[in-house]
Amino acid sequence: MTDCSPTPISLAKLRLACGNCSLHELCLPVGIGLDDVDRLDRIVKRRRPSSRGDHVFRLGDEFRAVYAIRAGSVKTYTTTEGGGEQVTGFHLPGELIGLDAIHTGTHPSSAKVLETTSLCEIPFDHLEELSAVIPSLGRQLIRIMSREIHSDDELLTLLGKKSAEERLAALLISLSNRLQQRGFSAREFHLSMSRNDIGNYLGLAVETVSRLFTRFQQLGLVTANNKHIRIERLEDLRALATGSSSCQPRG
Amino acid sequence: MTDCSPTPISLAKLRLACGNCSLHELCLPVGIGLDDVDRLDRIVKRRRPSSRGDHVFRLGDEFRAVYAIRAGSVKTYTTTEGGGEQVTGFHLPGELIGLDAIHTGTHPSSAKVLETTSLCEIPFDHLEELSAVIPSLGRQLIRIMSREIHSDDELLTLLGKKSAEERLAALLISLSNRLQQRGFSAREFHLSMSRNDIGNYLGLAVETVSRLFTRFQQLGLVTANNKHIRIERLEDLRALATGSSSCQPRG
DNA sequence: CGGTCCCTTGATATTCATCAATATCAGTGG
DNA sequence: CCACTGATATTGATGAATATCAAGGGACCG
Repeated sequence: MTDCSPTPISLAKLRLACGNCSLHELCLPVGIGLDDVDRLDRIVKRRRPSSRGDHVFRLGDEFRAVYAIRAGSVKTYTTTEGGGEQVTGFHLPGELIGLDAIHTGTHPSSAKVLETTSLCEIPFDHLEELSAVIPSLGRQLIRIMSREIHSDDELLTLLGKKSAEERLAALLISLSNRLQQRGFSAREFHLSMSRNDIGNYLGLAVETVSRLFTRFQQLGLVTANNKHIRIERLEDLRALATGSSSCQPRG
Repeated sequence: MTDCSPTPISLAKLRLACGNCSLHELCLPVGIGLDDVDRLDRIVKRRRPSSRGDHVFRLGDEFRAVYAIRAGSVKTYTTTEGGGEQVTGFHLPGELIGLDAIHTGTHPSSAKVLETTSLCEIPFDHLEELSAVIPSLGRQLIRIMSREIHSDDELLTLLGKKSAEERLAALLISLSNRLQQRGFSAREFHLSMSRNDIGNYLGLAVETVSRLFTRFQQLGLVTANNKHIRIERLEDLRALATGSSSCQPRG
Protein backbone atom coordinates (compact mmCIF):
# COMPACT_ATOMS: atom_id res chain seq x y z
CA MET A 1 0.00 0.00 0.00
CA THR A 2 2.78 2.39 0.77
CA ASP A 3 5.65 1.19 -1.36
CA CYS A 4 7.57 3.61 -3.49
CA SER A 5 7.07 2.22 -6.94
CA PRO A 6 4.75 4.04 -9.34
CA THR A 7 1.30 3.31 -7.94
CA PRO A 8 -0.21 0.65 -10.17
CA ILE A 9 -3.91 1.11 -9.33
CA SER A 10 -6.00 0.17 -12.35
CA LEU A 11 -4.18 0.06 -15.64
CA ALA A 12 -7.27 0.75 -17.64
CA LYS A 13 -7.93 3.83 -15.61
CA LEU A 14 -4.39 5.10 -15.81
CA ARG A 15 -4.27 4.59 -19.50
CA LEU A 16 -6.60 7.48 -19.94
CA ALA A 17 -5.22 9.61 -17.18
CA CYS A 18 -3.68 12.28 -19.38
CA GLY A 19 -6.80 12.53 -21.47
CA ASN A 20 -8.95 13.00 -18.41
CA CYS A 21 -6.59 15.17 -16.48
CA SER A 22 -8.00 18.57 -15.70
CA LEU A 23 -4.68 20.03 -16.75
CA HIS A 24 -5.13 18.56 -20.17
CA GLU A 25 -4.96 21.80 -22.09
CA LEU A 26 -2.10 23.06 -19.98
CA CYS A 27 0.32 20.33 -20.84
CA LEU A 28 -0.95 18.77 -24.04
CA PRO A 29 -0.82 20.20 -27.52
CA VAL A 30 -4.29 21.28 -28.50
CA GLY A 31 -4.66 19.23 -31.61
CA ILE A 32 -3.10 16.04 -30.34
CA GLY A 33 -4.73 12.80 -31.48
CA LEU A 34 -6.27 10.23 -29.14
CA ASP A 35 -3.69 7.57 -29.83
CA ASP A 36 -0.97 10.14 -29.28
CA VAL A 37 -2.44 10.93 -25.89
CA ASP A 38 -2.29 7.25 -25.23
CA ARG A 39 1.37 7.10 -26.16
CA LEU A 40 2.16 10.03 -23.90
CA ASP A 41 0.18 8.38 -21.15
CA ARG A 42 2.37 5.36 -21.36
CA ILE A 43 5.62 7.19 -20.68
CA VAL A 44 4.29 9.30 -17.83
CA LYS A 45 4.87 7.87 -14.37
CA ARG A 46 2.35 8.98 -11.81
CA ARG A 47 4.00 9.07 -8.44
CA ARG A 48 2.27 8.70 -5.17
CA PRO A 49 1.80 12.02 -3.40
CA SER A 50 4.86 13.63 -1.87
CA SER A 51 4.56 15.44 1.41
CA ARG A 52 5.78 18.79 2.61
CA GLY A 53 9.53 19.03 2.68
CA ASP A 54 10.19 16.21 0.21
CA HIS A 55 12.56 16.94 -2.60
CA VAL A 56 11.55 16.28 -6.18
CA PHE A 57 15.17 16.68 -7.21
CA ARG A 58 18.21 18.37 -5.77
CA LEU A 59 20.90 20.57 -7.18
CA GLY A 60 23.51 18.33 -8.70
CA ASP A 61 21.18 15.40 -9.34
CA GLU A 62 21.46 13.74 -12.69
CA PHE A 63 18.74 14.94 -15.03
CA ARG A 64 16.39 12.14 -16.00
CA ALA A 65 12.93 13.58 -16.15
CA VAL A 66 10.83 16.68 -16.05
CA TYR A 67 7.91 16.79 -13.63
CA ALA A 68 4.41 18.07 -14.07
CA ILE A 69 2.51 19.15 -10.99
CA ARG A 70 -0.96 17.65 -10.83
CA ALA A 71 -1.97 18.96 -7.43
CA GLY A 72 -0.20 20.85 -4.69
CA SER A 73 2.74 23.21 -5.00
CA VAL A 74 6.50 23.18 -5.26
CA LYS A 75 9.26 25.72 -4.79
CA THR A 76 12.43 25.68 -6.82
CA TYR A 77 15.60 27.22 -5.50
CA THR A 78 19.31 27.33 -6.04
CA THR A 79 22.00 27.25 -3.41
CA THR A 80 24.64 29.95 -3.61
CA GLU A 81 28.30 29.50 -2.68
CA GLY A 82 27.79 30.93 0.77
CA GLY A 83 25.16 28.28 1.48
CA GLY A 84 22.40 30.82 0.98
CA GLU A 85 19.23 29.89 -0.79
CA GLN A 86 17.58 31.76 -3.63
CA VAL A 87 14.01 30.77 -4.36
CA THR A 88 13.50 30.96 -8.10
CA GLY A 89 9.86 30.03 -8.34
CA PHE A 90 6.64 28.77 -6.83
CA HIS A 91 4.95 26.23 -9.04
CA LEU A 92 1.29 25.33 -9.22
CA PRO A 93 -0.69 22.51 -10.82
CA GLY A 94 -0.18 22.24 -14.55
CA GLU A 95 3.35 23.57 -14.46
CA LEU A 96 6.50 21.78 -15.52
CA ILE A 97 9.66 21.82 -13.43
CA GLY A 98 13.18 20.68 -14.18
CA LEU A 99 13.42 22.34 -17.58
CA ASP A 100 16.57 24.20 -16.61
CA ALA A 101 18.47 20.91 -16.36
CA ILE A 102 18.16 19.90 -19.98
CA HIS A 103 21.21 21.64 -21.35
CA THR A 104 23.76 20.26 -18.90
CA GLY A 105 22.15 17.00 -17.90
CA THR A 106 22.47 17.97 -14.25
CA HIS A 107 19.91 19.82 -12.18
CA PRO A 108 21.16 23.35 -11.49
CA SER A 109 18.44 23.87 -8.90
CA SER A 110 16.47 21.97 -6.30
CA ALA A 111 12.73 21.48 -6.02
CA LYS A 112 10.98 21.06 -2.70
CA VAL A 113 7.36 20.20 -2.11
CA LEU A 114 5.45 22.83 -0.13
CA GLU A 115 2.37 20.78 0.73
CA THR A 116 1.02 17.34 -0.14
CA THR A 117 1.61 17.22 -3.86
CA SER A 118 0.96 14.85 -6.77
CA LEU A 119 3.50 14.77 -9.54
CA CYS A 120 3.76 13.21 -12.95
CA GLU A 121 7.27 12.16 -13.82
CA ILE A 122 8.07 12.38 -17.51
CA PRO A 123 11.33 10.64 -18.40
CA PHE A 124 13.10 12.99 -20.74
CA ASP A 125 14.63 10.44 -23.08
CA HIS A 126 11.18 9.05 -23.76
CA LEU A 127 9.79 12.52 -24.20
CA GLU A 128 12.44 13.31 -26.78
CA GLU A 129 11.78 10.11 -28.67
CA LEU A 130 8.08 10.74 -28.63
CA SER A 131 8.57 14.34 -29.76
CA ALA A 132 10.36 13.09 -32.82
CA VAL A 133 7.28 11.01 -33.66
CA ILE A 134 4.64 13.54 -32.61
CA PRO A 135 5.92 16.91 -33.83
CA SER A 136 3.19 18.84 -32.07
CA LEU A 137 4.48 17.49 -28.77
CA GLY A 138 7.93 18.92 -29.37
CA ARG A 139 6.38 22.18 -30.44
CA GLN A 140 4.36 22.34 -27.27
CA LEU A 141 7.44 21.74 -25.18
CA ILE A 142 9.17 24.58 -26.93
CA ARG A 143 6.18 26.79 -26.36
CA ILE A 144 6.16 25.97 -22.67
CA MET A 145 9.84 26.78 -22.40
CA SER A 146 9.29 30.02 -24.24
CA ARG A 147 6.64 31.00 -21.71
CA GLU A 148 9.05 30.14 -18.94
CA ILE A 149 11.69 32.43 -20.41
CA HIS A 150 9.19 35.19 -20.74
CA SER A 151 7.91 34.89 -17.21
CA ASP A 152 11.45 34.87 -15.89
CA ASP A 153 12.03 38.11 -17.73
CA GLU A 154 9.00 39.60 -16.05
CA LEU A 155 10.34 38.53 -12.72
CA LEU A 156 13.57 40.31 -13.54
CA THR A 157 11.65 43.53 -13.97
CA LEU A 158 10.01 42.86 -10.65
CA LEU A 159 13.30 42.48 -8.82
CA GLY A 160 15.09 45.18 -10.72
CA LYS A 161 12.59 47.98 -10.68
CA LYS A 162 9.78 47.54 -8.23
CA SER A 163 9.39 48.59 -4.63
CA ALA A 164 8.74 46.12 -1.85
CA GLU A 165 5.00 46.87 -1.95
CA GLU A 166 4.82 46.34 -5.67
CA ARG A 167 6.68 43.07 -5.41
CA LEU A 168 4.40 41.52 -2.85
CA ALA A 169 1.33 42.78 -4.67
CA ALA A 170 2.67 41.29 -7.88
CA LEU A 171 3.23 37.92 -6.27
CA LEU A 172 -0.27 37.83 -4.85
CA ILE A 173 -1.75 38.83 -8.19
CA SER A 174 0.32 36.23 -10.00
CA LEU A 175 -0.85 33.50 -7.65
CA SER A 176 -4.41 34.72 -7.93
CA ASN A 177 -4.31 34.67 -11.73
CA ARG A 178 -2.72 31.29 -11.95
CA LEU A 179 -5.07 29.74 -9.44
CA GLN A 180 -8.08 31.17 -11.20
CA GLN A 181 -6.86 29.81 -14.50
CA ARG A 182 -6.81 26.41 -12.86
CA GLY A 183 -10.35 26.69 -11.60
CA PHE A 184 -9.67 27.84 -8.05
CA SER A 185 -10.84 31.01 -6.41
CA ALA A 186 -8.99 34.13 -7.47
CA ARG A 187 -9.77 35.95 -4.23
CA GLU A 188 -9.22 33.43 -1.50
CA PHE A 189 -6.46 30.90 -1.23
CA HIS A 190 -3.85 29.21 0.89
CA LEU A 191 -0.25 30.39 0.82
CA SER A 192 1.66 27.15 0.99
CA MET A 193 5.03 28.87 1.26
CA SER A 194 6.46 30.52 4.37
CA ARG A 195 7.03 34.23 4.77
CA ASN A 196 10.67 33.40 4.57
CA ASP A 197 10.26 31.83 1.14
CA ILE A 198 8.24 34.77 -0.03
CA GLY A 199 10.86 37.23 1.12
CA ASN A 200 13.61 35.18 -0.40
CA TYR A 201 11.82 34.95 -3.71
CA LEU A 202 11.03 38.66 -3.80
CA GLY A 203 14.45 39.75 -2.64
CA LEU A 204 13.14 41.13 0.65
CA ALA A 205 13.76 40.45 4.32
CA VAL A 206 11.16 38.38 6.16
CA GLU A 207 10.36 41.30 8.40
CA THR A 208 9.60 43.46 5.41
CA VAL A 209 7.18 40.88 4.07
CA SER A 210 5.48 40.70 7.40
CA ARG A 211 5.14 44.47 7.62
CA LEU A 212 3.77 44.56 4.10
CA PHE A 213 1.04 42.07 4.95
CA THR A 214 0.16 44.24 7.92
CA ARG A 215 0.09 47.37 5.78
CA PHE A 216 -1.99 45.70 3.08
CA GLN A 217 -4.49 44.73 5.73
CA GLN A 218 -4.61 48.23 7.15
CA LEU A 219 -5.28 49.51 3.67
CA GLY A 220 -8.07 46.98 3.35
CA LEU A 221 -6.47 45.35 0.34
CA VAL A 222 -6.33 41.85 1.76
CA THR A 223 -7.22 39.86 4.83
CA ALA A 224 -4.36 37.63 5.86
CA ASN A 225 -4.78 35.06 8.56
CA ASN A 226 -1.47 33.39 8.71
CA LYS A 227 -1.38 31.35 5.50
CA HIS A 228 -4.92 32.02 4.52
CA ILE A 229 -5.27 34.94 2.15
CA ARG A 230 -8.34 36.72 1.01
CA ILE A 231 -8.01 39.49 -1.52
CA GLU A 232 -10.52 42.18 -0.67
CA ARG A 233 -9.81 44.72 -3.38
CA LEU A 234 -8.44 42.80 -6.31
CA GLU A 235 -8.30 45.69 -8.74
CA ASP A 236 -6.55 47.99 -6.32
CA LEU A 237 -4.05 45.28 -5.55
CA ARG A 238 -3.50 44.76 -9.25
CA ALA A 239 -2.97 48.46 -9.73
CA LEU A 240 -0.42 48.43 -6.96
CA ALA A 241 1.34 45.47 -8.54
CA THR A 242 1.71 47.21 -11.89
CA GLY A 243 2.92 50.37 -10.23
CA SER A 244 0.00 52.43 -11.42
CA SER A 245 -1.21 53.29 -7.98
CA SER A 246 0.11 55.25 -5.07
CA CYS A 247 -1.51 52.93 -2.58
CA GLN A 248 -3.98 55.22 -0.89
CA PRO A 249 -6.32 53.85 1.77
CA ARG A 250 -9.30 53.96 -0.60
CA GLY A 251 -9.98 57.13 -2.55
CA MET B 1 24.41 47.89 -52.86
CA THR B 2 22.47 49.19 -49.93
CA ASP B 3 19.00 47.79 -50.46
CA CYS B 4 17.22 46.09 -47.63
CA SER B 5 16.68 42.64 -49.04
CA PRO B 6 18.74 39.74 -47.73
CA THR B 7 22.18 40.34 -49.16
CA PRO B 8 22.60 37.91 -52.04
CA ILE B 9 26.42 37.93 -52.36
CA SER B 10 27.59 34.60 -53.73
CA LEU B 11 25.18 31.75 -53.43
CA ALA B 12 27.88 29.14 -53.42
CA LYS B 13 29.64 30.90 -50.61
CA LEU B 14 26.50 31.36 -48.58
CA ARG B 15 25.51 27.80 -48.99
CA LEU B 16 28.28 26.82 -46.64
CA ALA B 17 27.97 29.76 -44.35
CA CYS B 18 26.59 27.87 -41.37
CA GLY B 19 29.19 25.16 -41.75
CA ASN B 20 32.00 27.69 -41.80
CA CYS B 21 30.60 30.02 -39.23
CA SER B 22 32.82 30.39 -36.21
CA LEU B 23 29.74 30.03 -34.08
CA HIS B 24 29.14 26.63 -35.53
CA GLU B 25 29.23 24.71 -32.30
CA LEU B 26 27.23 27.33 -30.51
CA CYS B 27 24.17 27.07 -32.66
CA LEU B 28 24.39 23.73 -34.40
CA PRO B 29 23.85 20.31 -32.90
CA VAL B 30 27.16 18.56 -32.57
CA GLY B 31 26.41 15.49 -34.62
CA ILE B 32 24.53 17.18 -37.44
CA GLY B 33 25.18 15.83 -40.93
CA LEU B 34 26.59 17.86 -43.80
CA ASP B 35 23.43 17.79 -45.86
CA ASP B 36 21.48 18.84 -42.77
CA VAL B 37 23.76 21.84 -42.35
CA ASP B 38 22.97 22.59 -45.92
CA ARG B 39 19.25 22.47 -45.28
CA LEU B 40 19.58 24.75 -42.29
CA ASP B 41 21.70 27.07 -44.36
CA ARG B 42 18.92 27.41 -46.84
CA ILE B 43 16.36 28.70 -44.39
CA VAL B 44 18.69 31.15 -42.64
CA LYS B 45 18.55 34.68 -43.97
CA ARG B 46 21.73 36.63 -43.48
CA ARG B 47 20.86 40.26 -43.09
CA ARG B 48 23.11 43.13 -43.89
CA PRO B 49 24.64 44.68 -40.77
CA SER B 50 22.38 46.75 -38.56
CA SER B 51 23.75 49.83 -36.92
CA ARG B 52 23.55 51.18 -33.41
CA GLY B 53 20.03 52.02 -32.38
CA ASP B 54 18.28 49.85 -34.96
CA HIS B 55 15.58 47.57 -33.70
CA VAL B 56 15.67 43.88 -34.50
CA PHE B 57 12.08 43.61 -33.30
CA ARG B 58 9.83 45.60 -31.05
CA LEU B 59 7.45 44.73 -28.29
CA GLY B 60 4.14 43.86 -29.92
CA ASP B 61 5.62 42.82 -33.25
CA GLU B 62 4.30 39.64 -34.73
CA PHE B 63 6.65 36.76 -34.12
CA ARG B 64 8.10 35.39 -37.34
CA ALA B 65 11.68 34.48 -36.67
CA VAL B 66 14.36 34.06 -34.08
CA TYR B 67 17.68 35.79 -34.63
CA ALA B 68 21.21 34.59 -34.11
CA ILE B 69 23.88 37.19 -33.52
CA ARG B 70 26.90 36.67 -35.74
CA ALA B 71 28.86 39.74 -34.73
CA GLY B 72 28.15 42.75 -32.56
CA SER B 73 25.79 42.98 -29.63
CA VAL B 74 22.13 43.52 -28.84
CA LYS B 75 20.15 44.48 -25.79
CA THR B 76 16.67 43.16 -25.12
CA TYR B 77 14.24 45.07 -22.96
CA THR B 78 10.61 45.32 -22.05
CA THR B 79 8.59 48.45 -21.59
CA THR B 80 6.59 48.74 -18.40
CA GLU B 81 3.21 50.43 -18.08
CA GLY B 82 4.73 53.65 -16.82
CA GLY B 83 6.81 53.88 -19.98
CA GLY B 84 9.87 52.74 -18.09
CA GLU B 85 12.35 50.36 -19.65
CA GLN B 86 13.71 47.19 -18.11
CA VAL B 87 16.75 45.76 -19.85
CA THR B 88 16.49 41.99 -19.70
CA GLY B 89 19.72 41.02 -21.38
CA PHE B 90 22.85 41.85 -23.33
CA HIS B 91 23.48 39.42 -26.13
CA LEU B 92 26.73 38.49 -27.77
CA PRO B 93 27.69 36.60 -30.92
CA GLY B 94 26.36 33.05 -31.02
CA GLU B 95 23.29 33.84 -28.96
CA LEU B 96 19.70 33.52 -30.02
CA ILE B 97 17.12 36.22 -29.35
CA GLY B 98 13.36 36.25 -29.73
CA LEU B 99 12.76 32.94 -27.98
CA ASP B 100 10.36 34.50 -25.51
CA ALA B 101 7.90 35.24 -28.32
CA ILE B 102 7.20 31.66 -29.31
CA HIS B 103 4.37 30.93 -26.95
CA THR B 104 2.17 33.89 -27.79
CA GLY B 105 3.22 34.61 -31.34
CA THR B 106 3.89 38.21 -30.38
CA HIS B 107 7.16 39.66 -29.14
CA PRO B 108 6.86 40.50 -25.44
CA SER B 109 10.11 42.44 -25.56
CA SER B 110 12.14 44.63 -27.89
CA ALA B 111 15.66 44.12 -29.17
CA LYS B 112 17.94 47.02 -29.99
CA VAL B 113 21.34 46.86 -31.63
CA LEU B 114 24.13 48.33 -29.50
CA GLU B 115 26.82 48.58 -32.18
CA THR B 116 27.21 47.53 -35.80
CA THR B 117 25.84 44.02 -35.72
CA SER B 118 25.35 41.12 -38.14
CA LEU B 119 22.32 38.94 -37.63
CA CYS B 120 21.02 35.70 -39.03
CA GLU B 121 17.27 35.63 -39.29
CA ILE B 122 15.79 32.16 -38.84
CA PRO B 123 12.11 32.03 -39.84
CA PHE B 124 10.43 30.05 -37.12
CA ASP B 125 7.95 28.14 -39.25
CA HIS B 126 10.81 26.81 -41.33
CA LEU B 127 12.77 25.98 -38.22
CA GLU B 128 9.85 23.99 -36.85
CA GLU B 129 9.43 22.09 -40.10
CA LEU B 130 13.10 21.37 -40.24
CA SER B 131 13.15 20.26 -36.62
CA ALA B 132 10.53 17.67 -37.40
CA VAL B 133 12.87 16.27 -40.07
CA ILE B 134 16.13 16.68 -38.18
CA PRO B 135 15.38 15.65 -34.60
CA SER B 136 18.76 16.76 -33.32
CA LEU B 137 17.94 20.28 -34.43
CA GLY B 138 14.81 20.38 -32.29
CA ARG B 139 16.74 18.92 -29.41
CA GLN B 140 19.38 21.59 -29.73
CA LEU B 141 16.75 24.29 -29.71
CA ILE B 142 15.32 22.85 -26.52
CA ARG B 143 18.77 22.72 -25.00
CA ILE B 144 19.39 26.34 -25.87
CA MET B 145 16.12 27.36 -24.32
CA SER B 146 16.93 25.36 -21.24
CA ARG B 147 20.19 27.23 -20.88
CA GLU B 148 18.32 30.47 -21.25
CA ILE B 149 15.97 29.53 -18.43
CA HIS B 150 18.87 28.60 -16.25
CA SER B 151 20.77 31.78 -16.89
CA ASP B 152 17.67 33.84 -16.18
CA ASP B 153 17.41 32.06 -12.85
CA GLU B 154 20.97 33.01 -12.06
CA LEU B 155 20.18 36.58 -12.88
CA LEU B 156 17.29 36.40 -10.44
CA THR B 157 19.71 35.49 -7.70
CA LEU B 158 21.83 38.41 -8.75
CA LEU B 159 19.00 40.89 -8.45
CA GLY B 160 17.47 39.34 -5.39
CA LYS B 161 20.46 38.78 -3.21
CA LYS B 162 23.56 40.59 -4.29
CA SER B 163 24.92 43.99 -3.42
CA ALA B 164 25.60 46.65 -6.01
CA GLU B 165 29.29 45.77 -6.09
CA GLU B 166 28.59 42.10 -6.57
CA ARG B 167 26.16 42.84 -9.37
CA LEU B 168 28.53 44.91 -11.43
CA ALA B 169 31.36 42.46 -10.83
CA ALA B 170 29.09 39.62 -11.92
CA LEU B 171 28.16 41.42 -15.12
CA LEU B 172 31.79 42.09 -16.00
CA ILE B 173 32.72 38.48 -15.28
CA SER B 174 29.80 37.23 -17.34
CA LEU B 175 30.83 39.36 -20.30
CA SER B 176 34.43 38.32 -19.88
CA ASN B 177 33.54 34.63 -19.82
CA ARG B 178 31.25 34.82 -22.77
CA LEU B 179 33.69 36.83 -24.85
CA GLN B 180 36.50 34.44 -24.07
CA GLN B 181 34.35 31.50 -25.07
CA ARG B 182 33.92 33.21 -28.40
CA GLY B 183 37.62 33.70 -28.93
CA PHE B 184 37.96 37.27 -27.72
CA SER B 185 40.09 38.54 -24.91
CA ALA B 186 38.77 37.81 -21.44
CA ARG B 187 40.57 40.77 -19.91
CA GLU B 188 40.08 43.60 -22.28
CA PHE B 189 36.96 44.54 -24.17
CA HIS B 190 34.56 47.20 -25.29
CA LEU B 191 31.36 47.87 -23.36
CA SER B 192 28.88 48.52 -26.11
CA MET B 193 26.09 49.44 -23.71
CA SER B 194 25.72 52.73 -21.86
CA ARG B 195 26.06 53.13 -18.11
CA ASN B 196 22.36 53.71 -18.14
CA ASP B 197 21.70 50.33 -19.71
CA ILE B 198 24.01 48.66 -17.24
CA GLY B 199 22.27 50.26 -14.29
CA ASN B 200 18.90 49.42 -15.69
CA TYR B 201 19.88 45.81 -16.23
CA LEU B 202 21.38 45.44 -12.77
CA GLY B 203 18.59 47.25 -11.00
CA LEU B 204 20.83 50.16 -10.00
CA ALA B 205 20.86 53.90 -10.58
CA VAL B 206 23.28 55.22 -13.20
CA GLU B 207 25.10 57.16 -10.55
CA THR B 208 25.70 54.02 -8.55
CA VAL B 209 27.18 52.27 -11.57
CA SER B 210 29.44 55.19 -12.20
CA ARG B 211 30.62 55.24 -8.60
CA LEU B 212 31.24 51.51 -8.74
CA PHE B 213 33.47 51.84 -11.76
CA THR B 214 35.40 54.49 -9.91
CA ARG B 215 35.71 52.29 -6.85
CA PHE B 216 36.77 49.27 -8.87
CA GLN B 217 39.49 51.38 -10.40
CA GLN B 218 40.66 52.65 -7.04
CA LEU B 219 40.85 49.05 -5.87
CA GLY B 220 42.90 48.23 -8.93
CA LEU B 221 40.40 45.65 -10.12
CA VAL B 222 39.80 47.18 -13.52
CA THR B 223 40.85 50.05 -15.71
CA ALA B 224 37.88 51.73 -17.29
CA ASN B 225 38.34 54.34 -19.94
CA ASN B 226 34.86 55.26 -20.88
CA LYS B 227 33.65 52.20 -22.77
CA HIS B 228 36.96 50.47 -22.85
CA ILE B 229 37.40 47.98 -20.03
CA ARG B 230 40.46 46.17 -18.93
CA ILE B 231 40.22 43.68 -16.12
CA GLU B 232 43.38 43.91 -14.05
CA ARG B 233 42.67 41.35 -11.36
CA LEU B 234 40.34 38.83 -12.88
CA GLU B 235 40.33 36.38 -10.00
CA ASP B 236 39.66 39.04 -7.42
CA LEU B 237 36.84 40.39 -9.53
CA ARG B 238 35.44 36.91 -9.87
CA ALA B 239 35.63 36.43 -6.12
CA LEU B 240 33.78 39.68 -5.65
CA ALA B 241 31.12 38.58 -8.12
CA THR B 242 30.44 35.36 -6.28
CA GLY B 243 30.31 37.13 -2.97
CA SER B 244 33.32 35.30 -1.57
CA SER B 245 35.41 38.39 -1.08
CA SER B 246 35.24 41.46 1.08
CA CYS B 247 36.79 43.63 -1.60
CA GLN B 248 40.03 44.68 0.03
CA PRO B 249 42.47 46.84 -1.91
CA ARG B 250 44.86 43.92 -2.43
CA GLY B 251 45.84 41.68 0.46
C1' DC C 1 32.31 75.27 -32.58
C1' DG C 2 28.08 74.69 -30.37
C1' DG C 3 24.80 71.45 -28.88
C1' DT C 4 23.36 67.31 -26.81
C1' DC C 5 23.91 63.33 -24.59
C1' DC C 6 26.43 60.75 -21.38
C1' DC C 7 29.21 60.28 -17.54
C1' DT C 8 31.04 61.60 -13.06
C1' DT C 9 30.96 63.55 -8.42
C1' DG C 10 28.97 65.47 -4.16
C1' DA C 11 25.11 66.24 -0.72
C1' DT C 12 20.91 64.61 0.99
C1' DA C 13 16.82 61.58 1.37
C1' DT C 14 14.52 57.13 1.48
C1' DT C 15 13.87 52.55 1.56
C1' DC C 16 14.68 48.52 3.32
C1' DA C 17 17.90 45.34 6.02
C1' DT C 18 19.41 44.21 10.43
C1' DC C 19 19.14 43.55 15.30
C1' DA C 20 16.37 42.45 19.15
C1' DA C 21 12.30 41.23 21.60
C1' DT C 22 7.83 39.20 21.84
C1' DA C 23 4.00 36.52 20.05
C1' DT C 24 1.91 32.76 17.67
C1' DC C 25 1.71 28.29 15.63
C1' DA C 26 2.41 23.24 14.93
C1' DG C 27 3.79 19.44 16.62
C1' DT C 28 5.04 15.98 20.57
C1' DG C 29 4.75 13.72 24.45
C1' DG C 30 3.07 13.62 29.02
C1' DC D 1 -6.29 18.14 27.16
C1' DC D 2 -2.31 20.53 28.49
C1' DA D 3 2.44 21.97 28.82
C1' DC D 4 6.61 22.14 26.24
C1' DT D 5 9.57 23.00 22.27
C1' DG D 6 11.24 24.75 18.05
C1' DA D 7 9.90 27.00 14.03
C1' DT D 8 7.57 30.88 12.14
C1' DA D 9 5.51 35.56 12.38
C1' DT D 10 4.98 40.09 13.99
C1' DT D 11 6.54 44.52 15.78
C1' DG D 12 9.74 48.24 17.08
C1' DA D 13 14.25 50.77 16.95
C1' DT D 14 18.32 51.64 14.44
C1' DG D 15 21.56 51.83 10.61
C1' DA D 16 23.43 50.98 6.08
C1' DA D 17 22.99 50.78 1.24
C1' DT D 18 21.52 52.94 -2.52
C1' DA D 19 18.25 56.30 -4.85
C1' DT D 20 17.49 60.93 -5.81
C1' DC D 21 18.65 65.67 -6.53
C1' DA D 22 21.84 68.95 -8.27
C1' DA D 23 25.75 70.50 -10.79
C1' DG D 24 29.81 70.27 -13.55
C1' DG D 25 32.85 67.96 -17.06
C1' DG D 26 33.71 65.16 -21.30
C1' DA D 27 32.79 62.94 -25.50
C1' DC D 28 30.65 62.65 -29.79
C1' DC D 29 28.17 64.71 -33.86
C1' DG D 30 26.67 67.68 -36.97
